[in-house]
Amino acid sequence: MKLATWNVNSLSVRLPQVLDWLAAHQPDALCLQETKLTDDKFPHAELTAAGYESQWFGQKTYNGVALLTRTPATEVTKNIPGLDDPQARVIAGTVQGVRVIGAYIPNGQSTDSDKFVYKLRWLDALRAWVAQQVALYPRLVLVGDYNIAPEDRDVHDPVAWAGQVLCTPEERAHFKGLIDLGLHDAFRLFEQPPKSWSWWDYRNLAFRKNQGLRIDHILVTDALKAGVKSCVIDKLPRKNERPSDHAPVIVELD
DNA sequence: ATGACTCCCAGTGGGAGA
Repeated sequence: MKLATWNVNSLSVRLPQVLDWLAAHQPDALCLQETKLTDDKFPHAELTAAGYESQWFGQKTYNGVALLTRTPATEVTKNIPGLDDPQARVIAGTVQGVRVIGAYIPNGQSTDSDKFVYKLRWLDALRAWVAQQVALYPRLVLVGDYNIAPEDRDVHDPVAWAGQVLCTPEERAHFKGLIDLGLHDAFRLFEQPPKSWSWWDYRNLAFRKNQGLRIDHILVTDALKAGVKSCVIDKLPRKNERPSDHAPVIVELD
Protein backbone atom coordinates (compact mmCIF):
# COMPACT_ATOMS: atom_id res chain seq x y z
CA MET A 1 0.00 0.00 0.00
CA LYS A 2 1.34 3.38 -1.00
CA LEU A 3 0.23 6.57 0.78
CA ALA A 4 1.32 10.14 0.19
CA THR A 5 0.82 13.71 1.34
CA TRP A 6 1.30 16.92 -0.62
CA ASN A 7 0.64 20.56 0.17
CA VAL A 8 -0.24 21.77 -3.32
CA ASN A 9 -0.70 25.50 -2.59
CA SER A 10 -3.86 25.84 -4.71
CA LEU A 11 -5.38 22.80 -6.34
CA SER A 12 -6.74 24.96 -9.17
CA VAL A 13 -3.23 25.90 -10.20
CA ARG A 14 -1.68 22.50 -9.45
CA LEU A 15 -4.36 20.11 -10.76
CA PRO A 16 -2.42 19.18 -13.93
CA GLN A 17 0.62 18.36 -11.80
CA VAL A 18 -1.47 16.33 -9.37
CA LEU A 19 -2.97 14.32 -12.23
CA ASP A 20 0.49 13.70 -13.71
CA TRP A 21 1.81 12.70 -10.31
CA LEU A 22 -1.06 10.29 -9.63
CA ALA A 23 -0.50 8.63 -13.01
CA ALA A 24 3.22 8.28 -12.33
CA HIS A 25 3.00 6.99 -8.74
CA GLN A 26 -0.47 5.47 -8.49
CA PRO A 27 -0.71 5.80 -4.71
CA ASP A 28 -3.58 4.09 -2.90
CA ALA A 29 -4.21 7.36 -1.07
CA LEU A 30 -3.04 10.94 -1.47
CA CYS A 31 -3.79 13.63 1.12
CA LEU A 32 -3.77 17.19 -0.17
CA GLN A 33 -3.42 20.40 1.79
CA GLU A 34 -4.03 24.02 0.84
CA THR A 35 -6.50 23.24 -1.91
CA LYS A 36 -7.78 26.82 -1.50
CA LEU A 37 -11.11 25.86 -3.05
CA THR A 38 -14.69 26.07 -1.91
CA ASP A 39 -16.38 22.67 -2.06
CA ASP A 40 -18.41 23.56 -5.14
CA LYS A 41 -15.20 24.12 -7.10
CA PHE A 42 -13.48 20.85 -6.18
CA PRO A 43 -12.35 19.05 -9.39
CA HIS A 44 -13.83 15.66 -8.52
CA ALA A 45 -14.79 14.85 -12.13
CA GLU A 46 -11.21 15.20 -13.35
CA LEU A 47 -9.96 13.05 -10.47
CA THR A 48 -12.66 10.43 -11.08
CA ALA A 49 -11.55 10.26 -14.71
CA ALA A 50 -8.02 9.65 -13.42
CA GLY A 51 -9.26 6.71 -11.34
CA TYR A 52 -9.50 8.39 -7.94
CA GLU A 53 -12.33 8.76 -5.49
CA SER A 54 -12.29 12.07 -3.63
CA GLN A 55 -13.31 13.31 -0.25
CA TRP A 56 -12.87 17.03 0.18
CA PHE A 57 -13.31 19.76 2.72
CA GLY A 58 -12.56 23.28 1.62
CA GLN A 59 -13.20 26.94 2.18
CA LYS A 60 -12.70 30.19 0.33
CA THR A 61 -9.16 31.47 -0.29
CA TYR A 62 -7.26 29.59 2.44
CA ASN A 63 -6.63 26.11 3.77
CA GLY A 64 -8.71 23.23 2.41
CA VAL A 65 -7.86 19.51 2.45
CA ALA A 66 -8.74 16.44 0.42
CA LEU A 67 -8.31 12.68 0.50
CA LEU A 68 -7.92 10.94 -2.87
CA THR A 69 -8.16 7.16 -2.91
CA ARG A 70 -8.26 4.36 -5.44
CA THR A 71 -10.91 2.53 -3.43
CA PRO A 72 -13.64 4.41 -1.56
CA ALA A 73 -12.74 5.83 1.84
CA THR A 74 -15.18 5.08 4.64
CA GLU A 75 -15.86 6.69 8.03
CA VAL A 76 -14.92 10.10 6.68
CA THR A 77 -14.30 12.81 9.27
CA LYS A 78 -13.85 16.51 8.57
CA ASN A 79 -11.91 18.63 11.07
CA ILE A 80 -11.29 17.64 14.66
CA PRO A 81 -14.53 16.50 16.33
CA GLY A 82 -15.44 18.79 19.20
CA LEU A 83 -13.08 21.58 18.12
CA ASP A 84 -14.92 24.69 17.01
CA ASP A 85 -12.70 25.63 14.11
CA PRO A 86 -13.83 27.78 11.17
CA GLN A 87 -10.79 26.68 9.16
CA ALA A 88 -10.85 23.54 6.97
CA ARG A 89 -7.72 21.68 8.06
CA VAL A 90 -8.40 17.97 8.55
CA ILE A 91 -9.87 15.14 6.52
CA ALA A 92 -9.75 11.54 7.63
CA GLY A 93 -10.98 8.27 6.20
CA THR A 94 -10.47 4.55 6.43
CA VAL A 95 -8.76 3.14 3.35
CA GLN A 96 -8.04 -0.56 2.86
CA GLY A 97 -8.08 -1.10 6.62
CA VAL A 98 -5.82 1.83 7.43
CA ARG A 99 -7.07 4.95 9.18
CA VAL A 100 -5.66 7.88 7.22
CA ILE A 101 -5.71 11.30 8.86
CA GLY A 102 -4.63 14.16 6.62
CA ALA A 103 -3.93 17.43 8.42
CA TYR A 104 -2.90 20.96 7.58
CA ILE A 105 -1.56 22.15 10.89
CA PRO A 106 -1.68 25.94 11.30
CA ASN A 107 1.42 27.88 10.34
CA GLY A 108 1.43 30.19 13.34
CA GLN A 109 2.91 33.14 11.42
CA SER A 110 5.18 34.37 14.25
CA THR A 111 5.61 33.52 17.90
CA ASP A 112 4.05 36.81 19.07
CA SER A 113 0.97 36.35 16.89
CA ASP A 114 -2.55 35.29 17.87
CA LYS A 115 -2.11 32.71 15.13
CA PHE A 116 0.65 31.10 17.15
CA VAL A 117 -1.69 30.76 20.12
CA TYR A 118 -4.25 29.21 17.77
CA LYS A 119 -1.61 26.81 16.45
CA LEU A 120 -0.69 25.55 19.92
CA ARG A 121 -4.34 25.14 20.98
CA TRP A 122 -5.07 23.39 17.70
CA LEU A 123 -2.21 20.97 18.35
CA ASP A 124 -3.61 20.26 21.83
CA ALA A 125 -6.95 19.32 20.26
CA LEU A 126 -5.26 17.26 17.55
CA ARG A 127 -3.31 15.25 20.08
CA ALA A 128 -6.40 14.50 22.19
CA TRP A 129 -8.36 13.37 19.15
CA VAL A 130 -5.52 11.34 17.64
CA ALA A 131 -5.10 9.57 20.98
CA GLN A 132 -8.70 8.41 20.69
CA GLN A 133 -8.28 7.49 17.04
CA VAL A 134 -5.18 5.39 17.71
CA ALA A 135 -7.15 3.45 20.32
CA LEU A 136 -9.94 2.84 17.81
CA TYR A 137 -7.71 2.19 14.80
CA PRO A 138 -4.38 0.55 15.63
CA ARG A 139 -3.44 0.76 11.95
CA LEU A 140 -3.29 4.53 11.54
CA VAL A 141 -1.23 7.12 9.70
CA LEU A 142 -1.17 10.83 10.54
CA VAL A 143 0.09 12.71 7.51
CA GLY A 144 0.27 16.24 6.23
CA ASP A 145 1.83 19.63 6.50
CA TYR A 146 2.75 19.86 10.18
CA ASN A 147 4.40 23.26 9.94
CA ILE A 148 6.94 21.93 12.44
CA ALA A 149 10.57 21.05 11.78
CA PRO A 150 11.06 18.39 14.47
CA GLU A 151 14.83 18.66 14.89
CA ASP A 152 17.73 20.89 13.86
CA ARG A 153 18.69 18.37 11.18
CA ASP A 154 15.35 19.20 9.55
CA VAL A 155 16.41 22.83 9.08
CA HIS A 156 18.91 24.15 6.50
CA ASP A 157 20.14 26.87 8.86
CA PRO A 158 19.31 25.91 12.45
CA VAL A 159 21.07 28.97 13.87
CA ALA A 160 19.06 31.42 11.79
CA TRP A 161 15.83 29.52 12.48
CA ALA A 162 16.41 29.01 16.22
CA GLY A 163 13.33 30.10 18.13
CA GLN A 164 11.50 31.06 14.94
CA VAL A 165 8.02 29.77 14.22
CA LEU A 166 8.14 26.17 12.88
CA CYS A 167 11.25 25.53 15.01
CA THR A 168 10.33 26.66 18.54
CA PRO A 169 10.69 24.36 21.53
CA GLU A 170 6.90 24.58 22.08
CA GLU A 171 6.14 23.33 18.58
CA ARG A 172 8.75 20.61 18.81
CA ALA A 173 7.27 19.52 22.14
CA HIS A 174 3.91 19.20 20.42
CA PHE A 175 5.48 17.05 17.71
CA LYS A 176 7.01 14.86 20.39
CA GLY A 177 3.59 14.73 22.07
CA LEU A 178 2.25 13.08 18.95
CA ILE A 179 5.20 10.69 18.82
CA ASP A 180 4.50 9.82 22.46
CA LEU A 181 1.07 8.50 21.44
CA GLY A 182 2.97 5.58 19.95
CA LEU A 183 3.62 7.08 16.54
CA HIS A 184 6.81 6.93 14.49
CA ASP A 185 8.23 9.38 11.95
CA ALA A 186 8.31 7.08 8.92
CA PHE A 187 11.00 9.16 7.23
CA ARG A 188 13.42 8.55 10.10
CA LEU A 189 12.91 4.79 10.03
CA PHE A 190 15.40 4.81 7.16
CA GLU A 191 18.80 6.22 6.39
CA GLN A 192 18.14 9.41 4.44
CA PRO A 193 20.24 11.85 2.46
CA PRO A 194 21.47 14.73 4.64
CA LYS A 195 19.74 18.04 4.00
CA SER A 196 16.42 16.42 3.14
CA TRP A 197 13.64 19.01 3.06
CA SER A 198 9.97 18.98 2.08
CA TRP A 199 9.53 22.74 1.70
CA TRP A 200 11.65 25.47 0.09
CA ASP A 201 10.77 29.16 0.13
CA TYR A 202 9.76 30.51 -3.26
CA ARG A 203 12.11 33.43 -2.69
CA ASN A 204 15.83 33.79 -3.03
CA LEU A 205 16.44 30.70 -5.18
CA ALA A 206 15.92 28.56 -2.09
CA PHE A 207 15.21 25.37 -3.99
CA ARG A 208 18.21 25.74 -6.28
CA LYS A 209 20.39 26.32 -3.20
CA ASN A 210 18.59 23.54 -1.30
CA GLN A 211 17.67 25.83 1.58
CA GLY A 212 14.54 24.36 3.09
CA LEU A 213 12.82 22.70 5.99
CA ARG A 214 11.34 19.26 6.56
CA ILE A 215 7.85 20.11 7.79
CA ASP A 216 5.66 17.59 5.94
CA HIS A 217 5.51 14.30 7.75
CA ILE A 218 4.07 10.80 7.82
CA LEU A 219 3.63 9.29 11.28
CA VAL A 220 2.66 5.62 11.61
CA THR A 221 1.44 3.60 14.57
CA ASP A 222 3.34 0.77 16.25
CA ALA A 223 1.17 -1.74 14.43
CA LEU A 224 2.26 -0.39 11.05
CA LYS A 225 5.89 0.37 11.84
CA ALA A 226 7.35 -3.05 11.10
CA GLY A 227 5.64 -3.09 7.71
CA VAL A 228 6.98 0.26 6.50
CA LYS A 229 9.06 -0.52 3.41
CA SER A 230 10.15 2.97 2.41
CA CYS A 231 9.54 6.65 3.00
CA VAL A 232 10.83 9.28 0.61
CA ILE A 233 10.40 12.91 -0.32
CA ASP A 234 9.77 13.33 -4.04
CA LYS A 235 11.60 16.51 -5.06
CA LEU A 236 10.73 16.17 -8.73
CA PRO A 237 7.48 18.19 -8.67
CA ARG A 238 9.37 21.07 -7.04
CA LYS A 239 11.38 21.33 -10.27
CA ASN A 240 8.26 22.10 -12.27
CA GLU A 241 8.09 25.49 -13.93
CA ARG A 242 5.24 26.50 -11.63
CA PRO A 243 5.61 24.32 -8.55
CA SER A 244 4.06 24.20 -5.13
CA ASP A 245 6.57 25.28 -2.50
CA HIS A 246 6.14 21.81 -0.90
CA ALA A 247 7.16 18.40 -2.21
CA PRO A 248 5.14 15.19 -1.75
CA VAL A 249 6.14 12.66 0.90
CA ILE A 250 5.45 9.00 0.12
CA VAL A 251 5.32 5.93 2.35
CA GLU A 252 5.04 2.28 1.31
CA LEU A 253 3.41 -0.14 3.73
CA ASP A 254 3.02 -3.91 3.64
C1' DA B 1 16.49 44.56 5.03
C1' DT B 2 10.43 46.25 6.91
C1' DG B 3 12.83 42.25 1.05
C1' DA B 4 12.91 38.45 -2.10
C1' DC B 5 7.95 34.65 -4.48
C1' DT B 6 3.30 32.83 -5.24
C1' DC B 7 -1.50 32.60 -4.51
C1' DC B 8 -5.87 34.69 -3.55
C1' DC B 9 -9.41 38.31 -3.63
C1' DA B 10 -9.64 42.25 -4.99
C1' DG B 11 -9.44 46.06 -7.90
C1' DT B 12 -4.44 49.78 -9.73
C1' DG B 13 -2.81 46.92 -3.28
C1' DG B 14 -2.59 43.75 0.72
C1' DG B 15 -2.89 39.40 3.53
C1' DA B 16 -1.00 34.93 4.17
C1' DG B 17 2.08 31.47 3.66
C1' DA B 18 6.66 29.43 6.02
